[in-house]
Amino acid sequence: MIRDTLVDALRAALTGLGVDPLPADIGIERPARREHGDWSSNVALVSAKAAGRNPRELGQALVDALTAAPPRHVAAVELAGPGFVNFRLHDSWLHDVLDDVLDGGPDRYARLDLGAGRKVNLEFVSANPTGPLHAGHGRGACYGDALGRLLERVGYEVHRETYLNDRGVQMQLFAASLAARRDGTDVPDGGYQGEYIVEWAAAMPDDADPLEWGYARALEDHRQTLNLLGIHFDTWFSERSMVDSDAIDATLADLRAHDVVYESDGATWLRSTRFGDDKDRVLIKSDGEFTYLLPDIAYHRDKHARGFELLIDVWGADHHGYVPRMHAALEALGHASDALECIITQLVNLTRDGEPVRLSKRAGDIIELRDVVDEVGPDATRLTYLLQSVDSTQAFDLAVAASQAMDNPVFYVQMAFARLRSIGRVAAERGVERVPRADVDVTVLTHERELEVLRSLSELPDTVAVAAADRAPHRITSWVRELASTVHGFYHDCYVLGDGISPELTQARLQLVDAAEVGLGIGLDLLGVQAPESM
RNA sequence: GCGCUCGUAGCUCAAUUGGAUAGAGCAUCUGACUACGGAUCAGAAGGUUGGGGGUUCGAGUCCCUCCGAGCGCACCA
Repeated sequence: MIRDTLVDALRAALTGLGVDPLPADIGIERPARREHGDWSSNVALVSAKAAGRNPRELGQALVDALTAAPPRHVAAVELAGPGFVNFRLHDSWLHDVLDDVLDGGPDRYARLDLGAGRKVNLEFVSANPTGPLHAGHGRGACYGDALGRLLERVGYEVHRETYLNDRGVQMQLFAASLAARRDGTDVPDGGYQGEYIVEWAAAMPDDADPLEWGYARALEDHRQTLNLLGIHFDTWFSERSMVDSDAIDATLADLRAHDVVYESDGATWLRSTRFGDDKDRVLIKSDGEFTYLLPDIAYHRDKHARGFELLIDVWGADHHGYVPRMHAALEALGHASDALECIITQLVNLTRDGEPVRLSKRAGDIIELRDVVDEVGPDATRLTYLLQSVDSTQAFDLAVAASQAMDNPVFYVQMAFARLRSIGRVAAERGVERVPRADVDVTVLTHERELEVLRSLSELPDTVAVAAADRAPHRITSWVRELASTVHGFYHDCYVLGDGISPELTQARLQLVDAAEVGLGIGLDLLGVQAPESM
């Protein structure tokens, strides 16, 4: 690829200039501004000091060397600013990109092998089975699934998993709340006040065990709602199963064997401060019950035992304080600290026409995720959740997401794909015969609109790599919007069919349409958003 | 009080991880359809990147310090 060509040329030029040692990384990137060329390197700036030379002097020497023997596709090499080496390329490099995209196709273009088949356990959603999924869960759900798609694309083996906290105090309160509503008595202190409890209790048979019936009812909601979004888990992991299998006792014994457990005030403690936590944590309360922590440690210990090298947990903002103790516990068991990654998704401020809606399961007044999906549709739900980094609070307006207007990016993006498909349909209807790709001359693609599409397509592999490494699916969203923009521009200014378009140009543009479909299809698939034939 | 995540155009957000003159969308204003879907396209305007210091060739990005927001700080989960 062009990147390797340019890096190799720079390395050779540096060696020729006697720069030693060479920098570990020869930086090459797309300049933000087109005037700075197609590709740019800061290597002269980075290595000047070590080489004992002036950056601009070293940069000029590189420019001279590269100009004397220009690498493939390079039209000009220029020195700019404090010492950047800028490459201006012939359009032919983008015609190569077109070939790369079509050679690779949806399956292989922008498919990388950064993961080398490492087994990753990706845990997300993990909502308590004490009520329906709410809109806040949607962010973690869509984020987690998209992250899984990204990691798969870059060569990890991804196992999607969710944890069911199906025993303990909250389940008891949930059951008692259902029973109280059924029997017409008061909901217990700390119980669940939500309207859904009333509805569910009304549907509950008189002879049903409220805990088991309620558990099944909540699970059914979770499965159905996630199905609507096209999200599926390989494993629904039950906390109860660990009690049944003695995994919790085994974990406690393991922790004791690592000498990180002690008794105090009648309780059993984990010495998590030894591993960076700010205080020690209770594992078993003085009344003999587990805290939430011990089963969770057992759960993560189980994941490692199942052969996963990397554990990724996606948690809501209200759990961020929990991260240090989980890391501490796994380190106490002898696992590397980087074998667990906890990703915190910040809150979603759900609004409808600007009016805020509180999300509080305990208080009751919740917006169910199911209702969000019903109102705005699965694609708009997913894309809206994936518009921005999970590091910052999200504003999600239902009215905007549901609208079929220009401020809703999902329509803009899907429309671009539908337009590409419609070109193919119309071409077929008009009896345009496709010439085999090998016989099409794509060098006639020189219109700026055409080149923009190709330039955007050329950025997909790097975008995928960065998005995966940063666990940042929103970068894919940004790229998809960018490509869609170039597609609309192309569509507007470059007719594929019609009077005045030569047969040769039609054929070349049909190749471009194919390539844009491939790229847009890959991007949308990574987000879990449909690529529609028509709208 | 301590910790985590943030603070970028009127609004919602980006910014190739330290690169060049901080970019998009929406909203506003001005334009563009006899052809593949105008649900589109082009242009204009909009900024002391919360304030102040520091590090260096170079800072929205890293360090320090204030200010502000959200979320945590249980023998709850």
